[in-house]
Amino acid sequence: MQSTSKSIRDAMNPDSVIADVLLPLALNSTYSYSVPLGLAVVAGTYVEVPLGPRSVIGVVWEVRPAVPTNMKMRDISRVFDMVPMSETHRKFIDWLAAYYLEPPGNVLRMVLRVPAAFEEAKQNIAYSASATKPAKLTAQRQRVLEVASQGFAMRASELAEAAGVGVSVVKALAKAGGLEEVALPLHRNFTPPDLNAGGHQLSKDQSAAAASLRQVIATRNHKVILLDGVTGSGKTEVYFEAMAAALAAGKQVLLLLPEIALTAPFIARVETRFGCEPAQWHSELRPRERERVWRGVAEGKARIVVGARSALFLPWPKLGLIVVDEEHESAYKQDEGVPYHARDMAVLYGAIGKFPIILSSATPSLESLVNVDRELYAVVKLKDRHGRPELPETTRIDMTREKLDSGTWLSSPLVTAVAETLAAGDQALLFLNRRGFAPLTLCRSCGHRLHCPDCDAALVEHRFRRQLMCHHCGHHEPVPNACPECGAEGDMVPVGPGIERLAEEALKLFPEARVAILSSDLSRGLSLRETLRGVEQGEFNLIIGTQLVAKGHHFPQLTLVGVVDADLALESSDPRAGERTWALLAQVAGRAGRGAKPGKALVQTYLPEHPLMKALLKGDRDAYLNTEKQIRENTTLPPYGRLAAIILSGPDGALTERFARAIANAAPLAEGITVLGPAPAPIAMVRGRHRWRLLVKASRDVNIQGFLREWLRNVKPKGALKMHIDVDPYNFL
DNA sequence: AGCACGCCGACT
DNA sequence: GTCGGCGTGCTC
Repeated sequence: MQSTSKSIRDAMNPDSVIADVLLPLALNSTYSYSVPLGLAVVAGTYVEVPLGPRSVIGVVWEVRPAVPTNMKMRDISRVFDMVPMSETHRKFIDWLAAYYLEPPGNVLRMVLRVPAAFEEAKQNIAYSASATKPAKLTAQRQRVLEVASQGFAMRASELAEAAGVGVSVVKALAKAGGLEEVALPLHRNFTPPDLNAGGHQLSKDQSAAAASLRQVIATRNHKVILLDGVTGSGKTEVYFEAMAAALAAGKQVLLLLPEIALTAPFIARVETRFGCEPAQWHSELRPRERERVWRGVAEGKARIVVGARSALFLPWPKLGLIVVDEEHESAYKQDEGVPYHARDMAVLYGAIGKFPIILSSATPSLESLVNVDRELYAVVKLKDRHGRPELPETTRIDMTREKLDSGTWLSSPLVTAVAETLAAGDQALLFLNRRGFAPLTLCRSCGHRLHCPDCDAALVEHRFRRQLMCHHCGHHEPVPNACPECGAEGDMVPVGPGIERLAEEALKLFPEARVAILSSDLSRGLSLRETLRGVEQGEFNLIIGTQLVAKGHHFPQLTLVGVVDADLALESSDPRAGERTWALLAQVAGRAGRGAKPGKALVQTYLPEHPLMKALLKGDRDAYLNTEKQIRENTTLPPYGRLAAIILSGPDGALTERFARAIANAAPLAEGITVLGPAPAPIAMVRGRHRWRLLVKASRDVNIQGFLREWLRNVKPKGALKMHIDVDPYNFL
């Protein structure tokens, strides 16, 4: 037993230490390694360690003196020359893991997902002319030297192209001594921000808001501030001032955005304000750029990062402020892998790192508003800079009284309003939050509905693509001519409208209109970006869009918004449906009249008496949200209670159900906790896996994680069965 | 997450 | 007779 004798020997050495290393694997505890003499290791050091037959990169979680033990222990094999991970960041990982009942190693994996940062830096070699003349000077070599002596060092390939020769000529010339190797910097540098670069003239309102944010930054304490103001109130300029204050204090700042809002125009605003290009972090970055930003953050050189939710996991050494823009956005909730909510985790990070968090939104989440009620969060309100009301003039169209031809969805008041708007030379927007041509296709002969073979969902016809698509998995198939059930030919009919079908109707009604279709999956040949630019510049005057149009884009010439089906999101049984519908409708309606002319919104609804519709007409957000709060409070749903979902899935439905029931039966009794279900999950089958769900409902003062840990400690899904725990699930019914 | 070990079907 | 399928379990 070589290892045993080695540990005893280590233990007898008064200087020998053990490092407990967290590895980026689904492990619940650290692994212990001995630290060879001569290696400097502290908590936070990035190390490479042997693990079975391979070698992995991990982070030292703790360093302790060696004690005699029988435990197998191997040596740390390598120490990376990097800034060690801060204690705050390590605590953040531990707390997040504990909160979501996830192995800490899985959380660490999200930090270490930058392989290039740990590889030998590849030299970036360029060539310039040297003083020495090579022995042989061919015509080709002469041309290379002419180009090279023009000044700039160039890469071999660039040099070869400029001289019109092959790369081999350049390489050979360099070898012969005619060219000098120059090491180019591996990465572009991060320009430090200039805090006075582009300060806007703030309104009186904005100045007051900025001042109160600055005051909070100055305390260097944890505090959450909700920045609550309509589109057009200038929230961005206000939180820029808070960022400037944190930067002035020598800190790094993180500006979180929903992935879709990370657009070039937004980055340009940050650049203008701070006189430097901010580091960007999102899922589409090239590996080189990922490495540059990761290292830049670790070294404290990247001072401003604008990023999507995963930017939270960058190895911050001195983070001093996180701004969460559009804090109500459901895109902050990650559902794959470790299911976390970036807004909530930003707040947690601030609590651990003792720095402030700013949550910004025109339609704050109920959670945040209730935390303001509870005086856990401070609130700073901003009014429209030009004194406009929160929402444009909004009219409801009672669809129960409108007579529509079958296969049409636009009521006559809406058609008239669009026609008037177009005639006046303005832009109109028709909003329908449904992709594709028709959400359902059925057979007129036998009533058969086309559905996905792998999911519990109807297939959506996409006419531009000539495909039926499942919106839950990648499945798609051609539109059949005959019913797959009864074989009747030519009897398949589309039911209900999607955005493509709406466009068809609009083109018939307004043949002269210049129509732009804005949906995440199509924009008729043009790229989405081009279409958006076209809309902004007025090339189009009738815009037909899904919820894409509600997010952040500024359409200055838009004066009319028509919501084709306001009830769509309300029909869901999810208690959050109301809150989400409000945010969506308020944002869409708010697109109208942001330019010089006032705007108006027309809302088609079959539920004209619904409190949401009534509140929308009055533009009275608080009235509506108060009724929502009341409902949540009465049912002890979040934010007045706590929820966790346990999803059991497997290819065999009956087996999965039995497994779910067995787990439910094993639930311990606990005060203040109710276990509901199992019931089929909201989408009962996805990608061929049946899904059953248990819901755990707890009162706010209950440690729901402790309960789950105790209950599920010994549950081990066998075979193809899988268990997922979702603390604070976003869709809760 | 890898990677090895382990026990049942179609092939040089 | 073997090659190889991926289920199960371990890695300091």
